[in-house]
Amino acid sequence: MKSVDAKLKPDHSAIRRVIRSIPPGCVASYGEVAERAGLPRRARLVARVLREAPPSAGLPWYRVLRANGRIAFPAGSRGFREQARHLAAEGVLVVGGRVDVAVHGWDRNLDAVLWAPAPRRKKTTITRRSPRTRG
DNA sequence: GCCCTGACGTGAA
DNA sequence: ATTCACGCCAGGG
Repeated sequence: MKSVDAKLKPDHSAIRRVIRSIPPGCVASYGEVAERAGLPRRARLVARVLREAPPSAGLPWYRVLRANGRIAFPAGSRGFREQARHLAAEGVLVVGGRVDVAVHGWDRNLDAVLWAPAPRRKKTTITRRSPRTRG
C-alpha cells in the first residue's frame, strides 16, 4: 500500500504525486518538481526518488528533465534512448538530447502563448547550407 | 559517525 | 556556449 510509504517518506510521495501530475506532452525540471512538491532546492532528492522508483510505480519519469531541457542520462545510454523515445511518442521533440522547454515546459508553455512571440520568420528559415546548392 | 556519490541547480569566469 | 566551484542532502559503505 502506498499509504505506508507515504507515512515513512512523505517527501518522496509528494514528489511522486507531482511527477504524476505532469501533463502528457509536457516536461518539467527536477528543480521545478521539487518546488511544486513543497521542497525548494531539493532537485537531487527528486532524482533519487526517480532512481529508486520501480517501473511498477507507473511514473511518467521521462517527463522530467534537467533545468536546461537536457536529458539527465548520459547521451547514448540505455535510459537516454528510452527517455527520448517516450518523449517523442508524446510529440515532444528531442534534438541533440535536448527539449525546448519554452515550448513544452509544463506551465512555461502557457507563458509562451501569452507572451505572444511575434512570429518572426527569418530568411534563414530556408537554411541554405552551400552556395553551390543553388548554383 | 565520517566520507563519497549522485537521473541536480546556479552563478561566475 | 563551456567549464568550474559550490550548495544541497539522502543513502550506502
